[in-house]
Amino acid sequence: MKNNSVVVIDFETTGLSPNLGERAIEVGAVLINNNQIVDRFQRLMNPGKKISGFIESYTGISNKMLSTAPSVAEAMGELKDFIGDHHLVAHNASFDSRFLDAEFSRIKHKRVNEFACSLLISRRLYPEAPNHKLETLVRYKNLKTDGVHHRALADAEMTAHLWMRLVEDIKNNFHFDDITFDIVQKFSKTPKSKIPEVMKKIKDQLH
DNA sequence: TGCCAGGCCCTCTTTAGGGCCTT
Repeated sequence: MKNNSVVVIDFETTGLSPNLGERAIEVGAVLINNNQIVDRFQRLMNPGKKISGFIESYTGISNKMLSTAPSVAEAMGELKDFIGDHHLVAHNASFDSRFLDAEFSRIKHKRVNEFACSLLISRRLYPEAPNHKLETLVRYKNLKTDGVHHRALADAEMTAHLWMRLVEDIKNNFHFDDITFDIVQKFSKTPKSKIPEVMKKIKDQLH
């Protein structure tokens, strides 16, 4: 894959919607370059409010752990530096991009990075999978995992391995010599029924 | 007071509804 450095990102949060006042409590991110994970970033962050029992048991992150964690603003500043101007990837990117943008706006920063979504790609590429949860896809494709789920860095790493497989499978299934982030992103936004014709058109334009 | 995510995607669709995915 050309221009292939991407940052895969995953948030743990107090809930589902930043519009309802939910906050980030942990972020994990990995940098992929040349089909390898070459850097990792992980921060817990204090959201300034108690998290629910559901979130404590879902993530394994406790109120005690967060009480001594740095502020969200501090962690997001470091995340901004880690992300740089890389393209971004997340599993259900609409979720992570909402929290990223909401927390960035609190530190007066605006994201310019493009997002690609491994969920949208998986639904197009693996319609036969039992479902398209991250955990299921990792098992379905026999991807590398340390068995930890719902922690930010572990989920970001699993998403990274899924991303690398997705890129490889698009490349092989549609007979590309090489493939770019833009092509994968286009794939993720193309209606299923139009994928063959759109991919053919992209290939024709490359020659 | 009472409400409360949001985007994608399929279908018994488009004057809509409901399941999937993320925490």
